[in-house]
Amino acid sequence: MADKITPRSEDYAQWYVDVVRAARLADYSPVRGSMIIPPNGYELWENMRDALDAMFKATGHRNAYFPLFIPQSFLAREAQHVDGFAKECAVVTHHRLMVDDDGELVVDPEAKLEEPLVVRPTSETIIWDTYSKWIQSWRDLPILINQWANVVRWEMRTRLFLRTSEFLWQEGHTAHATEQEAVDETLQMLDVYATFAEEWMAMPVIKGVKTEAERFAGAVDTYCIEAMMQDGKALQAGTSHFLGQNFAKAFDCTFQNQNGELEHVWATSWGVSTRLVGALVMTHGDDKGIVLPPKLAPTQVVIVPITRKDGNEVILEAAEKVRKELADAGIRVFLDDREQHRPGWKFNEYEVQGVPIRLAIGPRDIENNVVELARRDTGEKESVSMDGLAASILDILDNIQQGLFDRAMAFRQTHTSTADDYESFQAFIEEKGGFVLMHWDGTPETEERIKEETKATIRCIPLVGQFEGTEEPGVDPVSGKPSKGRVVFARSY
RNA sequence: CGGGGUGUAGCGCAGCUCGGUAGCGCGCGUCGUUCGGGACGACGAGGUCGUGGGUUCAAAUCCCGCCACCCCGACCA
Repeated sequence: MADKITPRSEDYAQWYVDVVRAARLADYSPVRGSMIIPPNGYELWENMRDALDAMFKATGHRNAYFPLFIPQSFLAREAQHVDGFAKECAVVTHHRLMVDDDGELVVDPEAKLEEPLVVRPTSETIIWDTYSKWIQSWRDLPILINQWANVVRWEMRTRLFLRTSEFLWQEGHTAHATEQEAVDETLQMLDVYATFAEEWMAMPVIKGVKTEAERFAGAVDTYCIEAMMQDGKALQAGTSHFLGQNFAKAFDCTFQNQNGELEHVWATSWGVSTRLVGALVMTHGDDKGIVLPPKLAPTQVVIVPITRKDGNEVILEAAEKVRKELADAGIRVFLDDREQHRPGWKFNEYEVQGVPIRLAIGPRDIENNVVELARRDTGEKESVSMDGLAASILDILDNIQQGLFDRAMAFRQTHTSTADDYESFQAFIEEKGGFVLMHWDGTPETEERIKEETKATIRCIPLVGQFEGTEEPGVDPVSGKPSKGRVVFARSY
């Protein structure tokens, strides 16, 4: 890595990797496509996890844990599911190594497993195998379970956080007695995700339904939240699937209803992953580094004492007093009193890391009973009175949180276009980027043609009320066929 | 899996065309001066040059094979 952070260049992908590594959110691992998440990145993920977990619990869900290894035969039970995941599975075939005649450590051919084990790419199969044992009666329903886990998908192409071969996520798996209840659950969790994205990450998202081509393997309907990154590309930030009775049928999961009849259980699953960390970087980052929304920032305020040859005790005392006051007010604050780095170095360091507020306290400030406050989001600096400092800072943190959301929303709005003919659609996609709202005839053929010709895909069919008039019927300009409404096209990650 | 690129000190790289036994910046250690926007000086530690073979008196450098990783596509949270 360069000793100084590379400013944002024309190459957005390179900027992304540079800031992620410079902020020490993640780094490459020795294993292809996987990453190491050092404390900076992990603490950010922990904060996301805790906020989401509280929201899951508030909606009646409980956490549980299912095995990492899935018998290969389980994966084969649901036809579409196999199709979707077979090509990207890591498979365990042996249980022992040995030293061969040449002194090399090799897989012991004698230790071959009866049945290969798949490292979970997602847990529907093992969970539905379990649910089939847990559920007999309507009284056993609903089951509302979430799992925090790691999964492995052996993707062709990987990117830090956005698509790593191993990633951390949560996957909710619920079982219901009725179709309506399962659909309601699917939509409820979509709302939870959207709320989290917007209120915690300050990242505006579009709620919508995936087309058949983009649907989760084994789902009846896949709902999603779609965000826009600063290069105008879309990022799928979370999904909530209505699984119908597909998995219940594949795993023979039935219950007796109140009339004594045997029915298959209705299912949902929903998940978000460490991809959200990447989304956060790409939504708010700038030339100096990453920018963290205060609600999720592991450190919300950093205090940098401006020390000198002498008189440091006074400064450090004042800094500690401020630190304590802020900590007592519930603010996550860090006093960086390390002597090995000078103030200028620290200023830069915390800008790269995206700490929302930096306070500098030096002799001049103490004389005037103020601190110098610098905002990461705007770069503005001002002197703030030591009196009532915690209250002032809580205000500013709120202001930053809201400001980041507003800025991201404004960006999305200026990068959302409406196209009525294919030529202008292509021009928008090619030149301006971002989201393009256009009529679509509902066929996979048209979607595929547009994808091949423009690399843009349908990110989602937006739920009503998010864009004006998207639900009004019209004509698909590509095929000339009738359209039920406008859908969101974009190039995506 | 196709196309491109790179493997040399902890990190980022030069050296390879034209073979002579390894260098720069950052970081790291010690000491001193510094400290309100990425300090400076002196001294110092640190390398199987990805890997296997070949050519040669001599290979980081030339030749052949292999491996790994990164980037661009196809596939995907």
